[in-house]
Amino acid sequence: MTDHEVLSTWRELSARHAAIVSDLERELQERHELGVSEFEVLDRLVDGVCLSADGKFRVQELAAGVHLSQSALSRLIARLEKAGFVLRSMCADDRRGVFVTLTDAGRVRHSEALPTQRRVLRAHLAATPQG
Amino acid sequence: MTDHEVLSTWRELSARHAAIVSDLERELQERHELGVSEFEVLDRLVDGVCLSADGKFRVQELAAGVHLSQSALSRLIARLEKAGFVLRSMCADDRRGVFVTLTDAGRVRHSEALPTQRRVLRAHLAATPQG
DNA sequence: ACGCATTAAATGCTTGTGCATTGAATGCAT
DNA sequence: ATGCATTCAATGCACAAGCATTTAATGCGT
Repeated sequence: MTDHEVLSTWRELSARHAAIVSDLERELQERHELGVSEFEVLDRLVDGVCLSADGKFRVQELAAGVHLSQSALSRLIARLEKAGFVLRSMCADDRRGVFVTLTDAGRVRHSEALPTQRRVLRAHLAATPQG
Repeated sequence: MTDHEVLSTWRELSARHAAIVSDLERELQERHELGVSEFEVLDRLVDGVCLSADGKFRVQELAAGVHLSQSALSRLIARLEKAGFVLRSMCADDRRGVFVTLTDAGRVRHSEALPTQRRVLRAHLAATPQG
Protein backbone atom coordinates (compact mmCIF):
# COMPACT_ATOMS: atom_id res chain seq x y z
CA MET A 1 0.00 0.00 0.00
CA THR A 2 1.50 3.31 -1.04
CA ASP A 3 1.68 6.33 1.24
CA HIS A 4 -0.78 8.04 -1.01
CA GLU A 5 -3.27 5.20 -0.66
CA VAL A 6 -2.82 5.18 3.10
CA LEU A 7 -3.44 8.89 3.20
CA SER A 8 -6.55 8.80 1.08
CA THR A 9 -7.88 5.88 3.13
CA TRP A 10 -7.33 7.93 6.24
CA ARG A 11 -9.11 10.96 4.81
CA GLU A 12 -12.00 8.81 3.71
CA LEU A 13 -12.25 7.21 7.15
CA SER A 14 -11.97 10.54 8.87
CA ALA A 15 -14.55 12.25 6.68
CA ARG A 16 -16.98 9.40 7.05
CA HIS A 17 -16.60 9.34 10.80
CA ALA A 18 -17.09 13.08 11.07
CA ALA A 19 -20.20 13.01 8.91
CA ILE A 20 -21.80 10.18 10.85
CA VAL A 21 -21.00 11.60 14.26
CA SER A 22 -22.28 14.99 13.21
CA ASP A 23 -25.56 13.55 11.96
CA LEU A 24 -25.95 11.29 14.96
CA GLU A 25 -25.26 14.13 17.34
CA ARG A 26 -27.86 16.38 15.75
CA GLU A 27 -30.55 13.74 15.41
CA LEU A 28 -30.11 12.25 18.87
CA GLN A 29 -29.96 15.69 20.45
CA GLU A 30 -32.97 17.13 18.64
CA ARG A 31 -35.23 14.12 18.96
CA HIS A 32 -34.19 12.59 22.25
CA GLU A 33 -32.00 15.08 24.06
CA LEU A 34 -29.14 12.62 24.10
CA GLY A 35 -25.53 13.08 23.08
CA VAL A 36 -23.78 10.40 21.06
CA SER A 37 -21.65 9.28 23.99
CA GLU A 38 -24.62 9.27 26.32
CA PHE A 39 -26.52 7.04 23.94
CA GLU A 40 -23.53 4.79 23.52
CA VAL A 41 -23.29 4.20 27.25
CA LEU A 42 -27.00 3.48 27.56
CA ASP A 43 -26.60 1.13 24.61
CA ARG A 44 -23.81 -0.78 26.31
CA LEU A 45 -25.86 -1.07 29.45
CA VAL A 46 -28.83 -2.42 27.52
CA ASP A 47 -26.67 -4.78 25.51
CA GLY A 48 -25.03 -6.10 28.59
CA VAL A 49 -28.08 -6.75 30.72
CA CYS A 50 -28.31 -10.26 29.34
CA LEU A 51 -24.64 -10.88 30.03
CA SER A 52 -24.43 -9.61 33.57
CA ALA A 53 -26.34 -11.43 36.23
CA ASP A 54 -28.12 -8.41 37.61
CA GLY A 55 -27.48 -5.75 34.98
CA LYS A 56 -24.86 -4.08 37.09
CA PHE A 57 -21.67 -2.74 35.60
CA ARG A 58 -18.47 -1.45 36.96
CA VAL A 59 -17.64 1.93 35.49
CA GLN A 60 -14.48 0.33 34.24
CA GLU A 61 -16.39 -2.28 32.24
CA LEU A 62 -18.25 0.46 30.42
CA ALA A 63 -15.02 2.09 29.41
CA ALA A 64 -14.41 -0.72 26.91
CA GLY A 65 -16.24 0.20 23.77
CA VAL A 66 -16.84 3.80 24.73
CA HIS A 67 -13.84 5.73 23.51
CA LEU A 68 -13.52 8.12 26.38
CA SER A 69 -11.03 8.78 29.13
CA GLN A 70 -11.76 7.56 32.61
CA SER A 71 -12.58 11.05 33.80
CA ALA A 72 -14.87 11.77 30.89
CA LEU A 73 -16.72 8.55 31.52
CA SER A 74 -17.04 9.34 35.20
CA ARG A 75 -18.64 12.68 34.46
CA LEU A 76 -20.80 11.23 31.71
CA ILE A 77 -22.23 8.73 34.14
CA ALA A 78 -22.80 11.52 36.64
CA ARG A 79 -24.81 13.36 33.95
CA LEU A 80 -26.82 10.25 33.15
CA GLU A 81 -27.53 9.76 36.83
CA LYS A 82 -28.61 13.37 37.21
CA ALA A 83 -30.93 12.90 34.24
CA GLY A 84 -32.39 9.85 35.94
CA PHE A 85 -31.25 7.30 33.38
CA VAL A 86 -28.85 5.33 35.56
CA LEU A 87 -28.15 4.72 39.22
CA ARG A 88 -24.75 4.51 40.85
CA SER A 89 -24.33 2.23 43.81
CA MET A 90 -21.43 1.00 45.85
CA CYS A 91 -20.48 -2.55 45.21
CA ALA A 92 -20.06 -4.61 48.34
CA ASP A 93 -17.19 -6.86 47.39
CA ASP A 94 -14.88 -4.05 46.30
CA ARG A 95 -15.89 -0.76 47.80
CA ARG A 96 -13.68 1.22 45.46
CA GLY A 97 -15.85 0.12 42.58
CA VAL A 98 -19.17 1.62 41.54
CA PHE A 99 -22.03 -0.25 40.00
CA VAL A 100 -24.00 1.46 37.29
CA THR A 101 -27.51 0.26 36.59
CA LEU A 102 -30.11 1.34 34.06
CA THR A 103 -33.31 2.83 35.41
CA ASP A 104 -36.66 2.31 33.71
CA ALA A 105 -36.45 5.85 32.40
CA GLY A 106 -33.06 5.04 30.94
CA ARG A 107 -34.38 1.93 29.27
CA VAL A 108 -37.30 3.86 27.83
CA ARG A 109 -35.16 6.68 26.53
CA HIS A 110 -32.78 4.24 24.95
CA SER A 111 -35.54 2.34 23.22
CA GLU A 112 -36.92 5.61 21.87
CA ALA A 113 -33.55 6.68 20.55
CA LEU A 114 -32.50 3.34 19.12
CA PRO A 115 -34.51 3.62 15.87
CA THR A 116 -33.06 7.08 15.29
CA GLN A 117 -29.55 5.76 15.65
CA ARG A 118 -30.26 2.81 13.40
CA ARG A 119 -31.77 5.05 10.76
CA VAL A 120 -28.80 7.43 10.70
CA LEU A 121 -26.29 4.59 10.60
CA ARG A 122 -28.18 2.83 7.84
CA ALA A 123 -28.33 6.02 5.80
CA HIS A 124 -24.56 6.34 5.98
CA LEU A 125 -23.36 2.78 5.94
CA ALA A 126 -25.83 0.54 4.16
CA ALA A 127 -25.09 -0.28 0.54
CA THR A 128 -21.93 1.76 0.17
CA PRO A 129 -18.61 0.64 -1.29
CA GLN A 130 -16.64 0.55 1.94
CA GLY A 131 -19.84 0.04 3.99
CA MET B 1 -27.17 -5.22 4.91
CA THR B 2 -28.73 -6.15 8.24
CA ASP B 3 -29.01 -3.76 11.15
CA HIS B 4 -26.55 -5.91 13.00
CA GLU B 5 -24.02 -5.63 10.20
CA VAL B 6 -24.52 -1.87 10.03
CA LEU B 7 -23.98 -1.62 13.74
CA SER B 8 -20.83 -3.70 13.76
CA THR B 9 -19.49 -1.73 10.81
CA TRP B 10 -20.11 1.45 12.75
CA ARG B 11 -18.39 0.16 15.85
CA GLU B 12 -15.44 -0.97 13.79
CA LEU B 13 -15.21 2.42 12.08
CA SER B 14 -15.57 4.26 15.35
CA ALA B 15 -12.99 2.17 17.17
CA ARG B 16 -10.51 2.48 14.37
CA HIS B 17 -10.96 6.22 14.15
CA ALA B 18 -10.54 6.64 17.90
CA ALA B 19 -7.39 4.53 17.95
CA ILE B 20 -5.78 6.39 15.08
CA VAL B 21 -6.66 9.84 16.38
CA SER B 22 -5.42 8.94 19.82
CA ASP B 23 -2.08 7.70 18.47
CA LEU B 24 -1.70 10.63 16.11
CA GLU B 25 -2.49 13.08 18.85
CA ARG B 26 0.10 11.63 21.19
CA GLU B 27 2.85 11.26 18.61
CA LEU B 28 2.35 14.66 17.00
CA GLN B 29 2.11 16.32 20.37
CA GLU B 30 5.13 14.65 21.93
CA ARG B 31 7.43 14.90 18.95
CA HIS B 32 6.36 18.11 17.27
CA GLU B 33 4.07 19.98 19.67
CA LEU B 34 1.27 19.86 17.16
CA GLY B 35 -2.33 18.77 17.59
CA VAL B 36 -3.98 16.62 14.96
CA SER B 37 -6.15 19.46 13.70
CA GLU B 38 -3.23 21.86 13.65
CA PHE B 39 -1.25 19.44 11.55
CA GLU B 40 -4.21 18.88 9.27
CA VAL B 41 -4.51 22.58 8.54
CA LEU B 42 -0.80 22.94 7.86
CA ASP B 43 -1.10 19.90 5.62
CA ARG B 44 -3.88 21.48 3.62
CA LEU B 45 -1.91 24.64 3.24
CA VAL B 46 1.12 22.75 1.99
CA ASP B 47 -0.96 20.58 -0.33
CA GLY B 48 -2.66 23.58 -1.78
CA VAL B 49 0.34 25.75 -2.46
CA CYS B 50 0.67 24.29 -5.91
CA LEU B 51 -3.00 24.84 -6.62
CA SER B 52 -3.31 28.40 -5.48
CA ALA B 53 -1.43 31.05 -7.37
CA ASP B 54 0.27 32.59 -4.37
CA GLY B 55 -0.33 30.05 -1.62
CA LYS B 56 -3.03 32.15 -0.06
CA PHE B 57 -6.18 30.63 1.30
CA ARG B 58 -9.45 31.97 2.49
CA VAL B 59 -10.32 30.59 5.90
CA GLN B 60 -13.39 29.21 4.28
CA GLU B 61 -11.39 27.17 1.78
CA LEU B 62 -9.54 25.50 4.62
CA ALA B 63 -12.77 24.46 6.22
CA ALA B 64 -13.30 21.88 3.49
CA GLY B 65 -11.40 18.81 4.54
CA VAL B 66 -10.87 19.90 8.12
CA HIS B 67 -13.87 18.66 10.01
CA LEU B 68 -14.30 21.59 12.33
CA SER B 69 -16.86 24.29 12.86
CA GLN B 70 -16.20 27.74 11.51
CA SER B 71 -15.47 29.09 14.96
CA ALA B 72 -13.12 26.26 15.86
CA LEU B 73 -11.23 26.81 12.63
CA SER B 74 -11.02 30.53 13.29
CA ARG B 75 -9.46 29.95 16.68
CA LEU B 76 -7.22 27.20 15.37
CA ILE B 77 -5.80 29.60 12.81
CA ALA B 78 -5.34 32.18 15.53
CA ARG B 79 -3.32 29.62 17.47
CA LEU B 80 -1.22 28.77 14.43
CA GLU B 81 -0.58 32.44 13.85
CA LYS B 82 0.44 32.95 17.47
CA ALA B 83 2.82 30.03 17.12
CA GLY B 84 4.30 31.65 14.04
CA PHE B 85 3.26 28.98 11.55
CA VAL B 86 0.85 31.04 9.48
CA LEU B 87 0.06 34.66 8.72
CA ARG B 88 -3.38 36.19 8.42
CA SER B 89 -3.81 39.07 6.04
CA MET B 90 -6.74 41.01 4.71
CA CYS B 91 -7.64 40.23 1.16
CA ALA B 92 -8.10 43.25 -1.00
CA ASP B 93 -10.89 42.15 -3.30
CA ASP B 94 -13.25 41.10 -0.51
CA ARG B 95 -12.36 42.76 2.72
CA ARG B 96 -14.53 40.42 4.76
CA GLY B 97 -12.25 37.56 3.83
CA VAL B 98 -8.93 36.66 5.42
CA PHE B 99 -6.00 35.13 3.63
CA VAL B 100 -3.99 32.52 5.46
CA THR B 101 -0.43 31.86 4.35
CA LEU B 102 2.20 29.43 5.56
CA THR B 103 5.35 30.90 7.04
CA ASP B 104 8.74 29.27 6.64
CA ALA B 105 8.50 28.08 10.22
CA GLY B 106 5.15 26.52 9.40
CA ARG B 107 6.54 24.77 6.38
CA VAL B 108 9.47 23.45 8.40
CA ARG B 109 7.33 22.21 11.24
CA HIS B 110 5.01 20.50 8.81
CA SER B 111 7.84 18.75 7.02
CA GLU B 112 9.19 17.56 10.34
CA ALA B 113 5.84 16.21 11.40
CA LEU B 114 4.88 14.62 8.11
CA PRO B 115 6.94 11.44 8.54
CA THR B 116 5.45 10.95 12.00
CA GLN B 117 1.95 11.18 10.61
CA ARG B 118 2.76 8.83 7.76
CA ARG B 119 4.28 6.32 10.13
CA VAL B 120 1.27 6.27 12.44
CA LEU B 121 -1.18 6.03 9.58
CA ARG B 122 0.78 3.25 7.96
CA ALA B 123 0.93 1.34 11.21
CA HIS B 124 -2.85 1.46 11.47
CA LEU B 125 -3.98 1.27 7.88
CA ALA B 126 -1.45 -0.55 5.77
CA ALA B 127 -2.09 -4.21 5.08
CA THR B 128 -5.28 -4.58 7.06
CA PRO B 129 -8.53 -6.19 5.95
CA GLN B 130 -10.58 -3.00 5.62
CA GLY B 131 -7.38 -1.01 4.98
C1' DA C 1 -0.43 -5.85 62.20
C1' DC C 2 1.96 -2.36 59.49
C1' DG C 3 3.59 0.04 55.60
C1' DC C 4 3.55 0.53 50.71
C1' DA C 5 2.52 0.05 45.93
C1' DT C 6 -1.72 -0.48 43.22
C1' DT C 7 -6.36 0.15 41.61
C1' DA C 8 -11.15 2.45 41.23
C1' DA C 9 -13.43 6.42 40.62
C1' DA C 10 -14.02 11.44 41.43
C1' DT C 11 -12.35 16.18 40.97
C1' DG C 12 -9.49 20.58 39.90
C1' DC C 13 -7.87 22.71 36.15
C1' DT C 14 -6.98 23.91 31.41
C1' DT C 15 -8.15 23.69 26.76
C1' DG C 16 -10.72 22.89 22.54
C1' DT C 17 -15.36 22.76 20.46
C1' DG C 18 -19.91 24.19 18.94
C1' DC C 19 -23.84 27.37 18.98
C1' DA C 20 -25.35 31.73 18.73
C1' DT C 21 -24.28 36.36 18.11
C1' DT C 22 -21.71 40.23 16.50
C1' DG C 23 -19.34 43.38 13.34
C1' DA C 24 -17.97 44.38 9.06
C1' DA C 25 -18.23 44.18 4.05
C1' DT C 26 -20.83 42.93 -0.02
C1' DG C 27 -24.47 42.75 -3.41
C1' DC C 28 -28.85 43.33 -4.97
C1' DA C 29 -33.31 45.56 -5.49
C1' DT C 30 -35.76 49.58 -5.55
C1' DA D 1 -28.04 56.38 -3.36
C1' DT D 2 -30.54 53.62 0.28
C1' DG D 3 -32.11 49.86 2.61
C1' DC D 4 -31.92 45.04 3.50
C1' DA D 5 -30.64 40.35 3.25
C1' DT D 6 -26.38 37.71 2.89
C1' DT D 7 -21.69 36.31 3.69
C1' DC D 8 -17.07 36.11 6.09
C1' DA D 9 -14.68 35.79 10.09
C1' DA D 10 -14.29 36.75 15.11
C1' DT D 11 -16.08 36.45 19.80
C1' DG D 12 -19.00 35.49 24.16
C1' DC D 13 -20.51 31.76 26.32
C1' DA D 14 -21.40 27.08 27.93
C1' DC D 15 -19.90 22.57 28.02
C1' DA D 16 -17.35 18.32 27.33
C1' DA D 17 -12.72 16.17 27.17
C1' DG D 18 -8.14 15.01 28.79
C1' DC D 19 -4.32 15.26 32.16
C1' DA D 20 -2.87 15.22 36.60
C1' DT D 21 -4.10 14.76 41.22
C1' DT D 22 -6.78 13.16 45.06
C1' DT D 23 -9.43 10.06 48.03
C1' DA D 24 -10.59 5.67 49.29
C1' DA D 25 -10.14 0.77 49.34
C1' DT D 26 -7.29 -3.45 48.32
C1' DG D 27 -3.73 -6.62 48.54
C1' DC D 28 0.83 -7.99 49.18
C1' DG D 29 5.21 -8.51 51.62
C1' DT D 30 7.51 -8.50 55.76
